[in-house]
Amino acid sequence: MDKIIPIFHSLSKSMNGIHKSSCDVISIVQSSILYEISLMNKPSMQTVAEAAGMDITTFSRQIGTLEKKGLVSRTPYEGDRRIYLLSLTGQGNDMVVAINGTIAAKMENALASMNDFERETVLRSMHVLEERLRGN
Amino acid sequence: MDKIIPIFHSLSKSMNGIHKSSCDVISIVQSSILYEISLMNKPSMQTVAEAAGMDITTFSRQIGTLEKKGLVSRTPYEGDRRIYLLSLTGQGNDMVVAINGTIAAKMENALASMNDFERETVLRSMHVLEERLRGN
DNA sequence: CAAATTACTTGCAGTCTACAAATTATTTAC
DNA sequence: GTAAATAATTTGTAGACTGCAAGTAATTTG
Repeated sequence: MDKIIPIFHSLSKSMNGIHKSSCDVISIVQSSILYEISLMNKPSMQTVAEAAGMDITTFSRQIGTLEKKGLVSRTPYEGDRRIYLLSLTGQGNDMVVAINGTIAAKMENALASMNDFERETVLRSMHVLEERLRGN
Repeated sequence: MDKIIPIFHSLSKSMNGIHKSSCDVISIVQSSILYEISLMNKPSMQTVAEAAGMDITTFSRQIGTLEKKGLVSRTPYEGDRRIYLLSLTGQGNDMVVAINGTIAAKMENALASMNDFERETVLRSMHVLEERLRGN
């Protein structure tokens, strides 16, 4: 299938657009960081930086910004004082919930014009594809 | 379905990663600009900027950079001298072909472990979804 | 033909990025 | 047990990306 390229570019652009337009006050990158933290239990900086596919030095500054905005908190890890554990503040969690809600609404809106079978097929396909692509 | 959020974030991240790792010497943004130009016939700056979802001022500078790299050329439009028509140079076209080839290979690699039916289903689903999402 | 509009560029200022080097804490080796 | 190596994070620096406001030049409108 040669049509994969237009589909790839268009889908990628649309999803990026949805993500961006679902973020009011923070950037897509910051939203991704908050989301990754929300998936984990008190992760270290390194862990999240790697999950977010971001250089640790860039990540360190982003966490500084997010901390200043009151969305993330850094706690020294007692077992090893080089390490900081990250968690979302209440406000940070609210933001993740809000952004995800907006994204979900937009996706559901796009799926709304499909019949049940088609919608299930598309969702299952996205899931299968996502699994195959995860980790490049 | 509540699982749409993890699928959305993971898929979005994977596709971005594939795009980025398929670009050696230019950025994702520049690759997207080249790709949009490749779809069109001598488009104006405005046209491509809008297609790429990018502010015209940022776009103007990116075109300057791409022109310096010898990937894009700007031709004054005779019918209206405010307008510049954009086109890919041979080198620019080669770059689009190379990037798209790498992306396609990575996608095909991910689809390779599926049977024919599943692969067709996934491709058709991506296409359907892309259509529904296009234009937000 | 003067005023408004359009297509594009430039000034500026803020954000994002990553490499190199620094800092602080921990582990390893003798 | 301490000096050297390693690890987690931060800071210096410098370049790329972004968009608003203001500028320039060409065209359209009244």
